[in-house]
Amino acid sequence: MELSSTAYVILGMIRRQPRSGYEIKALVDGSTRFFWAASYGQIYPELKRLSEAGLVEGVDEPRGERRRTVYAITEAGEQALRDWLRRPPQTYEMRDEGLLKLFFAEALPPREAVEVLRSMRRHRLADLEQLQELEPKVIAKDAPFPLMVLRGGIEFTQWFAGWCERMETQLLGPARKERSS
Amino acid sequence: MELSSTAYVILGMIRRQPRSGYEIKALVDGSTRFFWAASYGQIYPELKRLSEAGLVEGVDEPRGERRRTVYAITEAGEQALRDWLRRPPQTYEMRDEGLLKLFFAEALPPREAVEVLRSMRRHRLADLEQLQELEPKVIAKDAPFPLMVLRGGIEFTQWFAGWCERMETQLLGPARKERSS
DNA sequence: TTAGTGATATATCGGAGCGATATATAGTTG
DNA sequence: CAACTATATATCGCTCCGATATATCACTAA
Repeated sequence: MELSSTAYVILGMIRRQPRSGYEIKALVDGSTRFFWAASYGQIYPELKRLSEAGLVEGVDEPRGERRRTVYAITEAGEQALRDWLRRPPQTYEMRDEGLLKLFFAEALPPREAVEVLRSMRRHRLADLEQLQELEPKVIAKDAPFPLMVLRGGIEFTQWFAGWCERMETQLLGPARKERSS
Repeated sequence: MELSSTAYVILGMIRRQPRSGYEIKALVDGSTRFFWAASYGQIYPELKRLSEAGLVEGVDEPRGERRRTVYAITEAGEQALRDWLRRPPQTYEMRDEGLLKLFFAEALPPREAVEVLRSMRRHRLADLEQLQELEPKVIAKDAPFPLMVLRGGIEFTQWFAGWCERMETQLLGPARKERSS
């Protein structure tokens, strides 16, 4: 039976304790979102499929009048999660509109081309702040692998911002060709 | 009029010379694919839209019996491309199944968790080879911005592979907790 | 007290993106 | 000349994502 990676995100997120779809979404948004996002439109249907396949088990736990189903992982689900973890990762994708603009920046006058890099760096630095704010929370959870991934993300973001800065100066340097001081 | 980033990929790719949809796809696959992919299912319909909007102009240039339309950018198209380049980039996304598996690697015995990092590193090194093979071609084209982006990609991939290696040794080190030498 | 705001909870829709495939013709090579 | 690869266009199904709809609940400010 073929499951999407998003299915395994769900299995991984409920491995420690049962959770509702809403909670899973919140967890994803606060952690894996930087390298694997998931929307409600994926999570809720996927929970149903996983339930039918016997990999999770839903229990109604309404809060007051509001219905609510929390899903727990089953033995088969844990097995499926481990099997997936053992298979070599396949998907690696990146979509970066900044790099795309930089790629075509020849169509702009040099001074404006630098602006693309500045925007990219600003974005990375904003991202960096978000990641750094997460760090104490992840440390508190005592989750070594999420912390490793987070610190990797921080290091990468710093590298990226630094690269943008270096490319900015590289562009500004030889730009003296036109209108030298 | 709202255009997708993929529309601007097309405009950028035909800026220097008119090209067919097939040629555009080939160019994308050999360059921007690493940070912005595009399929035939996007390119051909988008070319029609761009043509209706007057940003490109299609001319029939059959080769023998096989029909073929090459598209050239118009003045309006060049303007639209420059306007887009001047707007700050929005989209930045990443999907990395390896990081996702590493995030949940607690569910595996430590020795197998290291395997995730090894797979990731192998993938990055294979990618690195591909990128390095592109470099002489891009140098020959004398395209400074594509070359900058490519070298950035190479540097990033090297950083990523190095990070994987460092994390592997980090995992192997304190693993002596269980069954010490 | 009640109106408003924000969090919890589930569900669905449209659009974009992507891989795969279908259909042809053209050129190349064993 | 048969088989294979490259050129060229088109489409289908699937996943994914953002946005939105619908409720209920908790809290708070007028």
